[in-house]
Amino acid sequence: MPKETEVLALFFQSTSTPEKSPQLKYLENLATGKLVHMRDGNITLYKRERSKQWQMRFRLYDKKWHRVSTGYEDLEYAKKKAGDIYDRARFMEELGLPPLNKRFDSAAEATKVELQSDLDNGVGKKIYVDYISVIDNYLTPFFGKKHLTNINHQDIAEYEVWRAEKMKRKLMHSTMMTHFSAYNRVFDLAIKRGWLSDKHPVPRLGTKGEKSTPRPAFTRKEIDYLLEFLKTWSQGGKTQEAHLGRLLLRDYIEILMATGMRHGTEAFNIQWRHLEWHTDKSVRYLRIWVSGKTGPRWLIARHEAVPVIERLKSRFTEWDHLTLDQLLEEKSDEFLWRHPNGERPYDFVSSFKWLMKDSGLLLSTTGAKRTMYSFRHTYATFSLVEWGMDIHTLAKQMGTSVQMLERFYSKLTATLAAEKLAG
DNA sequence: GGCTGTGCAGGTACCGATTT
DNA sequence: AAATCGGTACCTGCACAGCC
Repeated sequence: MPKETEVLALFFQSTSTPEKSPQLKYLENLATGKLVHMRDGNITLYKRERSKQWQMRFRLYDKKWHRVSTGYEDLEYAKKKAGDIYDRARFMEELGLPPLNKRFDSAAEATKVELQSDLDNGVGKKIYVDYISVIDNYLTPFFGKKHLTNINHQDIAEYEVWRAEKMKRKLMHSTMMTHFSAYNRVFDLAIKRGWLSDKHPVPRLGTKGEKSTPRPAFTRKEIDYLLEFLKTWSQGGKTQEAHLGRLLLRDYIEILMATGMRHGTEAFNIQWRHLEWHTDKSVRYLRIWVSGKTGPRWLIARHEAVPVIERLKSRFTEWDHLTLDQLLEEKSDEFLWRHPNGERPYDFVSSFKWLMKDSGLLLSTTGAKRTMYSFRHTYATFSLVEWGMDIHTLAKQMGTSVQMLERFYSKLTATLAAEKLAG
């Protein structure tokens, strides 16, 4: 009894026409052995034009077709391999896991979806925005088409070279850490989804970048000069807006120097109700409730802060009938840093830049650029060196750890200790 | 020898800000 | 607005000491 394929071959030899319908073509392929079915039609083996190896497509219970190469040119080997792949895929399907090896871009895309949905639902972190852009700009372009299981140390090394070229400069350590985290998130998600076994070693991205340098502080001489300079500078300004900005900046800087608080969210969002008097051993101190990077805390302002807030108050004519004490009693919701017309400055950065330019204090002796953060460093330095504050009190006041202070100011404390030891 | 607590150093995740 | 950087908090692994 002749085989089915032989009969079909005979049939098509006699009836073939120049134009073949898809069905005819299919039957012809079947007849000529270019197409092979297995497992009740759930597996089809076929060849592609540009490859000698047998390819397979297979259908699972989900009715979806998946495609993969068997890797064999010999049909018998290919059939055996196809059976293995199919069985494994069925097994994975039963466990609720994806049946095939995934490429990096699948995991990257899924990671992005997860990060974005967290952001949309308000549970995401700020850094997720960075992760998404790292995935888009660096990780997917390089690793996208590679299989998750195939990425190795060699790829990592090549990636780092590629990234360095793309960025055209040396990356800072902290930037590399951001990339590192984004990369790990992609692999973590792949493991979580079962696209990669948790036994599979994931090659890690390097993080040995440039060390960050602390912002420069001001010397005592420089700060004295600056505060003096501000008196006249704050009277100027080409436009009314610029003038108001200068007035406010002067107050702002003096408060930063009197408290050591962080420039930015911490200082910027202070309201009048956050100021109050605090009496200790019959001395009255101004204390301020701030909330920022390291959570909320009380800090004590140096006495120099009091005339500053007096001056600030005096610019608001609606408060003329109140004394400072009465104003503080009122617990006003108004922001401290605002103009008499009620508007808040966008930030102090641009007026600060002008101040540095005009005063000539932009660069430190080492050539580093001053920023608003320089006042915080200056405060820390003065506290330790001039004002004899102990490092624990300072840490509490500044909302940082003793460890961190020691890291930056250990030279100062060493000098101090020497002075004390020498009597 | 193995277990457990402690302290330290370095690694990792993230936040807040500046720069472009 | 996007890209990047400076900085902090938390985590992890390891050395060491004291104990069973």
